[in-house]
Amino acid sequence: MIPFDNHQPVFRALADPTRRAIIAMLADGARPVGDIAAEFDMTRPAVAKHLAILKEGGVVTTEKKGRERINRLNPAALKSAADWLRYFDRFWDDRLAKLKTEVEKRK
Amino acid sequence: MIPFDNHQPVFRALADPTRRAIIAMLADGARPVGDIAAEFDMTRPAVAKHLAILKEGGVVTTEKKGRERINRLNPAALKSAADWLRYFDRFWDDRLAKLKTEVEKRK
DNA sequence: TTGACATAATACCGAAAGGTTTCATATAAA
DNA sequence: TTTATATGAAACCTTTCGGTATTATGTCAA
Repeated sequence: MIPFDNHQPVFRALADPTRRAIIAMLADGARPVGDIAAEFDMTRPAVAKHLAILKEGGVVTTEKKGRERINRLNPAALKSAADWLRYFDRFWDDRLAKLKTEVEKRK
Repeated sequence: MIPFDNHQPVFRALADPTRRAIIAMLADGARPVGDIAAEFDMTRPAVAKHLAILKEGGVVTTEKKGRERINRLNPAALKSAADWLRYFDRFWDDRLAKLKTEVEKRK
């Protein structure tokens, strides 16, 4: 079974190092945009754009709270990408198993 | 522990749907460039470029065989990306566990 | 109500991505 | 040796990406 690819938004979200850093950052707790931007050598609008892409991938959700927007990590979205990858890990394991069998046969 | 990001080449390789399709294709067996290109609505040089990016990420290796170049999947490279993602799956599980605890306390 | 603050929205820019066409090179086969 | 095949490599084009600066909007606080 070839895994069907509806993962573009997630993998796109993961493709940039700044976005992966934001993901790691939000794992420690939800934060507003300005707060996140303060940790990067980059303007706030730039970070806001990255957050928009993360939202498109479902990796981050935003909750309006007063005049702030709290950005929260949604690890379930990452899980779907991890599942896609795990499929090939299995292949790797299969090959390993085959190799072991080969090696044992030759003994 | 925040996972250190040396994964750019792998995640870049995964960022394009054509490249993910190539990965899935090579899971069924190693193939030369022209053979792969025949399956896509795209010229061979375009596919060759994708393969180059996959090679940069260590996801594909090439073996010269006569006038052909056999492209082979290296699932170990995918494993490193999967590991990065798995870190956040754990977070997800942790949150779930906490939620369960909360819910149980309220009973 | 007025002023400060947190953010959104828009316009713009250079660089990289993804594709094409064309040409060059190496190996196999006649 | 000549010809066909498999690929690599370079030049070029258009769109997207990642960033900036600037302006507009909504909300809290004095």
